[in-house]
Amino acid sequence: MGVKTENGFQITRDQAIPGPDAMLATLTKAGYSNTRARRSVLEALFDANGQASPAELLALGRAHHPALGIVTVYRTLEVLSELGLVRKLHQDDGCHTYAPVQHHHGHYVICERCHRTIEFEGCDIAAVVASVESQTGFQVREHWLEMFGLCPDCRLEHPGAV
Amino acid sequence: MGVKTENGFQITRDQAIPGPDAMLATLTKAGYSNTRARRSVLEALFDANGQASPAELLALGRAHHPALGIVTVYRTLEVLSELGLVRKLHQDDGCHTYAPVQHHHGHYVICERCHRTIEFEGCDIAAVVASVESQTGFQVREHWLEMFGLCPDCRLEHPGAV
DNA sequence: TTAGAAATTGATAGTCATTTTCAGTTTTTT
DNA sequence: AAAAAACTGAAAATGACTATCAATTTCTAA
Repeated sequence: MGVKTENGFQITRDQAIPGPDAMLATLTKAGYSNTRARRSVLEALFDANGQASPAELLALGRAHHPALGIVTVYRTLEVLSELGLVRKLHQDDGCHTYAPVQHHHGHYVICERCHRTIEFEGCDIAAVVASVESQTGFQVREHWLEMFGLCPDCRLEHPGAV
Repeated sequence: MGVKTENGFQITRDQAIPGPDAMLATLTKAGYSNTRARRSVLEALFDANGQASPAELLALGRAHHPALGIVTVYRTLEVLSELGLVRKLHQDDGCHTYAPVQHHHGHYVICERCHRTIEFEGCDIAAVVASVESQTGFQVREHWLEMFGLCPDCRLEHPGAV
């Protein structure tokens, strides 16, 4: 299980980070068939750099199942999204990328250089939400947060960049 | 530029909240031509409900300049974005909407029912950023935050909804 | 294990937001 | 007012994503 650190966040390295098998189990438990195509998409998802576009997942998935088609990639991602196993990330150009879900209330940091993506938890913006509600009169139901910057590797390779 | 009142004073609100005229001034100061097409897009932007899609801006803009074309809407929005006069909002389906910028570090709340959009400021997530940096090792450079909920009017019309 | 039913698949052909191209027009400069 | 520069919009192209449908795979039940 995760270790509580001083700032209260869990370090999850040794925790059960669900892999393709765990996701497949969830999938079949929900009544979906265990198919070669779906398995290849799941594996592709974990072969990727924390997140990948449908086209990238197609390429990665074909290493496991050459007949895989793009339509099935989209359909599998839709099912995984419904089951909360995957989250859709938005890119500036409006295209999407998909990342495996590890934390229920996770958000993502994306490296602007190599696109490595890591989920983080502990997004506490309750105070911000409260001030927005009083500022605007809106009743806020959900929020969308993505962060961009440099991952540790890219910071080393390009010190002072960005 | 600004609304002249009967006694000749400017309404101070016009200074705080830039309208089409102020944006046009910025545009020409930056070296862009003052064209009928651009003026119609600027007016459309303020005729809208806080935010609008390119197609909606085309329709609104044609009220001021019937020959306006969609390509010019896109191009004008691109220029306005570069100048920081407009911000691109992302929708779940990957399409975009544009909102006039009022606050330099503003973010937006969007009504899920009527799509009214209001900018808010005072997003203080420095603490969240700091914890993300220590959790992930990333160096965060920017973030994206959008909130969704019900605007005051829709709360009244549909109490208890959503 | 097997046959039939049910679910899934992928090729093909859309759809739709956004971009590119280009010749003609408007705006700016002189 | 004329020439140069900037801008415009129609039409065509691009590319992500979705709908269709006949063929295949997986599941279920005996």
